Amino acid sequence: MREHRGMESIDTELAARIRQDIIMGVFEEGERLSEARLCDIYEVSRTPIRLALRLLERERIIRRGEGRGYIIYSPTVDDILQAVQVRGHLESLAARLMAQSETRAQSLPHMARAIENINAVLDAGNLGDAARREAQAANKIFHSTILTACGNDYVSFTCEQISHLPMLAAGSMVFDRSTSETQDHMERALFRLRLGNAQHQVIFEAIEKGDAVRAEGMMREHSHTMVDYIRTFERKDDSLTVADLIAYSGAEPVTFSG
Amino acid sequence: MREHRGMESIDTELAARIRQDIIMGVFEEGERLSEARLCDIYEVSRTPIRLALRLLERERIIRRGEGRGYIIYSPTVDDILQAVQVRGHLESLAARLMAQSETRAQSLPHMARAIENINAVLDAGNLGDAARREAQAANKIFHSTILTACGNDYVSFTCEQISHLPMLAAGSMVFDRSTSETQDHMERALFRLRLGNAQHQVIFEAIEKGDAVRAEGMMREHSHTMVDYIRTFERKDDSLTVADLIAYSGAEPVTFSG
DNA sequence: CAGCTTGATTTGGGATCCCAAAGTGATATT
DNA sequence: AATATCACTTTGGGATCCCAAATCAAGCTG
Repeated sequence: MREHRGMESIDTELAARIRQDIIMGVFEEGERLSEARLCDIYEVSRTPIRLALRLLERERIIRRGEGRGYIIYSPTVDDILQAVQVRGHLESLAARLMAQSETRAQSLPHMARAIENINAVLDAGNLGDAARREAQAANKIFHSTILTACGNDYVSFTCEQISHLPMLAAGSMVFDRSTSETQDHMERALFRLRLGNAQHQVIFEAIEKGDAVRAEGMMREHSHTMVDYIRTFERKDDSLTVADLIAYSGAEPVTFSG
Repeated sequence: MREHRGMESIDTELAARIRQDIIMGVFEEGERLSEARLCDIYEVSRTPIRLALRLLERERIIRRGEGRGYIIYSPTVDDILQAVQVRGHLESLAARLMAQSETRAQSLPHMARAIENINAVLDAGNLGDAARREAQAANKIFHSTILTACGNDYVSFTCEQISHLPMLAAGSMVFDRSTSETQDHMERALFRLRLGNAQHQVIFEAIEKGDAVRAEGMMREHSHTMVDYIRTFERKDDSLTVADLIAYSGAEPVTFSG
């Protein structure tokens, strides 16, 4: 599997635009998407729209409705849990492979800088929108660096694919954010961020010294932390912290209107 | 993620037909696929053909050529290695999840029967075409049972997706099979099958008694056996044993003309 | 004869057309 | 008034058309 990115399908771009809009909440949750309407919105004909819809269907972002048309998928907490579980498991493989890779040294600086950036946010102590975005971006860099540096293209490709659904969930949850933005939440978010970055540090050191077993084990623990966190939402009627989910999903840091 | 299979996209069917033909070697390795030609062959218009091609592109079975058109991907040994590595890693997750699942009991009989069937082949002692197919089918059942019984739909879906490339490789290698069909090869194939089924037995028992750690660990070892085996082909100029690869890829047992 | 240019043909992307199936609503019948 | 039936509308799947880009080939020029 040589280089793919950059000469992907053209209509992948359209799919990306639609996906982005879905995630950003342009359409209603569970809304029916008719091809004609999408044609109006994106100002293209039905052919490229249909190509894009098939791709989005494979990503589980949209579903086929009963009769005709697609509807936007409404992921359950369990859906997110499953997706994150798979992604985390693959990341532990990536950590092991990168620790065994001989060319890993050149990617280490990116990881180190990501850890530093998160530490800077932690030192500042408060988690405003800017700081949150900063931490998200750094977290994404940390994880995606491992995914690409592991040398197995299937890992990064699959992880990217599987991140779309958590992104959709994060997008639909962002509007509830303000209601749950209490001091208590902020404290807990900071705690999670601190714990997560400590794990980052251990993973970094393990990969640096080529300790594949420790790298994989620690990444697994890091992933379990996230899975356990999401699992709490199956019981409590709490609102998911979007920042974590988005950061974990490895998506680009996007600006939310809310 | 509720039930998907059964109401998939219609043109997924066309994609499956084309994929099957590609794997079966109907087209030349690295051949250019023009849409018009595919229209003639499958007697449909360009629209569904294009939809199918996009899906196959995502499966890495075909690639976009430099200028126009798609070409059939020629996977390297390293490609196969990577795909099998990811699949194996996900299977170890599946084994763990199934061991933790409360409804696992109802799927255990399928696994037990698969192990028995492979043992029957081993007892017979020779590995003719029929016996090989029998072992393949049983192996597929063993693995796919775990994938579906694990309860995480992403695992099975992703594994299925990622199996297409090894299938393509297996298909293109099937023609070399006769040249490498020596007594020595048969001996080794039998040895691998015996080893593999012993691992199956351990995995089965671990899942049965709910020992998630052991189930995952043994599945991991089972997967590493396969990865190590494939890795030998990077050094030696040997020809891959198709039966193992196909069985491991979890594909339907197909009949080869060769 | 080599290299460049230009015209013809292939080919893929997008738009439009046609049709069948499913949804919708109105009307007629009991 | 309730229900069943039928016409009308919506909508998605497939086929065809158009166009632009790219490939190929022949011819022209240095």
